[in-house]
Amino acid sequence: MKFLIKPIIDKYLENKSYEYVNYSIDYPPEAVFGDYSTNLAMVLAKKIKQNPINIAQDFKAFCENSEFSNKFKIKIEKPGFINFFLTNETISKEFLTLYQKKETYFQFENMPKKKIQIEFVSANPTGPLHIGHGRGAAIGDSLARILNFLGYNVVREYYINDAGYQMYILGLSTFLRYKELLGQKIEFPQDAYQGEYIKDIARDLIKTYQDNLLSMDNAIDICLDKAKNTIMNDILHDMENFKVTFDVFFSESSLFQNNEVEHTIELLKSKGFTYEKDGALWLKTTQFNDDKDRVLIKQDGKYTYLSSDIAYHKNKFLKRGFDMVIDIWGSDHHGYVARLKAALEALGIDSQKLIVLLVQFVNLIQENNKISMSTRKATYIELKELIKEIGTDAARFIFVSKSINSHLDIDISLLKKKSMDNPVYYIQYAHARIMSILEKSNCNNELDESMIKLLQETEEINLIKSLLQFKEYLHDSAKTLEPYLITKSLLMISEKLHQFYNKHKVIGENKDLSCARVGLIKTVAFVLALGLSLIGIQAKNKM
RNA sequence: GCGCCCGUAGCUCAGCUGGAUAGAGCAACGGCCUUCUAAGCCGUGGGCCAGAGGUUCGAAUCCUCUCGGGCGCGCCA
Repeated sequence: MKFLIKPIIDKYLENKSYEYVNYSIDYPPEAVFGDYSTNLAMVLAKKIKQNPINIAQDFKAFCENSEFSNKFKIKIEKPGFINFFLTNETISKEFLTLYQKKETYFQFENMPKKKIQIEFVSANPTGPLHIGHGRGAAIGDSLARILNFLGYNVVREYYINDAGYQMYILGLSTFLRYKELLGQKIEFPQDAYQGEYIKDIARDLIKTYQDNLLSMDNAIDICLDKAKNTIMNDILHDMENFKVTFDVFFSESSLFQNNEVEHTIELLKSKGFTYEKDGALWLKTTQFNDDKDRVLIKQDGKYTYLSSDIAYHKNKFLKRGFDMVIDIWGSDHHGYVARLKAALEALGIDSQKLIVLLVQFVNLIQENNKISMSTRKATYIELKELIKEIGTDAARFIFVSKSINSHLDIDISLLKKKSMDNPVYYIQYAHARIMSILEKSNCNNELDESMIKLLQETEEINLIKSLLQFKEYLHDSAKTLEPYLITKSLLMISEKLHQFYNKHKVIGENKDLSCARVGLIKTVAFVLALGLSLIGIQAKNKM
């Protein structure tokens, strides 16, 4: 309920006609310091060269003479912290609002109309998804759910890199395995796809075509199509099991078919941002903050990957009119951000509308050694396997509960052994506990102000506070694009619920109190289910 | 060599627009089920916040350097 605190501080600053002051409102480290605290006095002290304690006292007096005086109490601490203690009345009132408004309590008052695209996973259809992709998938999907809930118009997109050399290699790899299985001698190149799944696809091809492909001119194309479709289906199947969906699958090759790549390059040319050198066409990205200029058309006349990517992002912004585009990439692509943004600027598109989230790699721990995931070195674990071992909920929770900047280490053998220790069960258990109590209770009265006033125990107040804080975490999560804040809040709510449960009975002799408590835990269950749904995890009724 | 991310408890991670004795989960140890789910609750131990300087009333947080790890630095995608 920071929004209860902020107005009074701003009013104070306005009253004193101080210019912009960069103060913060935080949760104090311990409950004895109150519900909220601000460093206002200490920040001001520097600015106006006064003792922070004096400023704090002045602020306190100002509050006590304002219409806010009954909402919270203020205490001043050592260096100059101003601590706010919400009164139980304030908390009850706020809780009643939450109870009545349900999800709209957590949404913005003015629903944003912004059109946001989130592009994520976008793994090349050249092999199965591994747990690195799983991290990007869980984060992208959760962000989409969160922003969608807050009222943004969100489109989830998967970009299929189905053009270019990699695809040719995929087709070739498949064709070679096909020949091999038919008893021919082949040389399998090192940069071909080594995985067993290629052989499976080749086997399917033999079922369909017998040995007829050997004499066909377009054999590699047929192999490529088959491989691409098979792998894409496998990826989709994994995503479905991981509860990740997409609205749009955008094909890179369609950009070539529609001449969008060509037109984009022409546009850049006409704007004068290109030049020819060494038989190639270059884009002057250095004019827009890049280290060096980049090639658009190679000596051999083919477009670079950057060219189609510029066309793709031009399509996002100019053709489809997204107000904001969030690309979720692996951190290995970070060097690519500057050139793409530069290209957008060259096209006259505000590059700030493009937000690239770089998700750090997932490292595997095997026998106490870190191994980075690589498809080539075959040091990866398929997402399928992780889901099979610990389930979608536990797997998603691991990915979503960490900041995207953290270098995540996963020891799969440890995970298997201790999968029941996953904190997701702590939350789901809290929900299941509530549902079990609700089955036994027969109170269906709606909460009103007088009933809420019965909830005065420390554990009840703490539980209510944690529910109200969910709003802050949710909004911070959307603002910072960090879904882990949701998990953090849900864990706190669950903790408060378990503490309450262990100390107090919901169903008891006092009918009114029982009903009030039923209303309370119903609301807890509602918020837990809402929060879990925002990270794509099931709320369980029984465990 | 240059750039990005990171180094916090035995393990996995929060805290990093500078603030109050550095947090959580797991692991370890000790308690709590004749009463709504013990996948829970209560308690204990555990840290030169990689290291060294600096700025500041105040640094895990900001600056510089060093060490260690991951990833980039293609007319690959």
